[in-house]
Amino acid sequence: MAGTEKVQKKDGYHHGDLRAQLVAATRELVEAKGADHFSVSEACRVAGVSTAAPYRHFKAKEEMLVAVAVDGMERKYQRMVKAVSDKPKQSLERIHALGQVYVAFATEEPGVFRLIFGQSQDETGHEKLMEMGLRHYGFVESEVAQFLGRGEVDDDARHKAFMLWTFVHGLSYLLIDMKTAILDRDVNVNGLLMDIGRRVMID
Amino acid sequence: MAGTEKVQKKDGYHHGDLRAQLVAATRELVEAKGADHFSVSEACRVAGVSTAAPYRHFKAKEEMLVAVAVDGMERKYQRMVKAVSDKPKQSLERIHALGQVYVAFATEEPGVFRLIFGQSQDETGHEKLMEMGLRHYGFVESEVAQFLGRGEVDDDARHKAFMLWTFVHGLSYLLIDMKTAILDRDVNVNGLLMDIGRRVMID
DNA sequence: TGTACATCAGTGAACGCGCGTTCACTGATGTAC
DNA sequence: TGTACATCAGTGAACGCGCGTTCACTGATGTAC
Repeated sequence: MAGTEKVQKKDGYHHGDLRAQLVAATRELVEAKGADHFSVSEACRVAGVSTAAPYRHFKAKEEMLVAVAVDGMERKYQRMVKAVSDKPKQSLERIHALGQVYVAFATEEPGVFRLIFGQSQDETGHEKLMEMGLRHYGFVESEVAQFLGRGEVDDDARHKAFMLWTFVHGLSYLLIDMKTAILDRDVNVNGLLMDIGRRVMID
Repeated sequence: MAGTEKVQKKDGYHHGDLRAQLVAATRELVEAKGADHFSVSEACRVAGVSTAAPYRHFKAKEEMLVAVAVDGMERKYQRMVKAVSDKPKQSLERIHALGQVYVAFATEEPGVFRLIFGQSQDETGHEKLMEMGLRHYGFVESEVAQFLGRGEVDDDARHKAFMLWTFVHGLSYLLIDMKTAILDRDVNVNGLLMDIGRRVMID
């Protein structure tokens, strides 16, 4: 922190921000071949560093993946909060915007999306991930309750929030799983989100 | 086929049905650790056979997984057809039953479910899988059209079928991904299916 | 029914590979005086 | 400002492992006569 030209220095020892570079490399590889085919060695190759280097920054491989998952969730959450911020209270627009962000994130970063929601083979770092998931979901629930004009999240709000979540989750997976397959005609994502939002939110 | 006591013979050379046994072992392992952590060697251990044996029956590892996926899809399809068979025509019951089978299959065989829908890293055997997927989806579309009293599958039927598919797909993934997490209260699957069926099918 | 032989479906050893992780090390950096 | 030294963040070689696949082989089976 004493020197000034430390940023961007990446040659030789001490390139200043290897951790961030490794996380970036990990994310890149998770996108390219999926979390299950990610290898520490390859991340090192991408970052241009020896295979032992990551172990200064991460206890084990799993921790690198967790870092990418946590980072992804955080960005997703921020996008949801932001998407809603300029929409009028109690409007379907807000609900719609949340769905848009959900699906957009999945299609833009399918690897990270799958990493976040996919089967958890290890337990490490799960408290943090779960806590973030709860925050995520709680946010949607309270948005739904607000739309319904309830003071707090009641059973009906929970029910509706869960239906919405289920729908956007399914749409996300279909879009990234099927690529262009089964659906030769392409999907009108916004139209679907509008329609389902109306059907679920209005009794 | 000449001998009579050939079935169940599994010791020594020629145990008669190694292919089926290997497929069973593959399915078992796919359930236990996920398709991405499946290994030929382990399947051989499970089947009690040398690691070279599978190559009499499958060209490569990928083919073993494809066999399990194809078999899974076939069973799923048969279950859907059967579930609908004794329900009155043009009833929501039929739609409901389809959703039930979809979700039940996912929760009973999450490994195979993920294998079927998950990212396709190889192309081999994809024609068959895709053809089966289309048959699957076409069946749902025609059920929806029938419910709506249409002679053939029109745009509205397609739209509604896709919403239903999306919903059950999302519900399936949520149930198998979250295990018990995020949702401490447990999910009333049937209630959800009924509710969403009504909301989607009735304008 | 008995024998000779082709074919089939396994064996087990070996291969080369990439992996996750550890180790003793070393060069660069920051700090105390 | 200069020097001695502790600490930090890398290196590169090595480890043991399990993997997918191939190979020459061999024992069991089915068939022709």
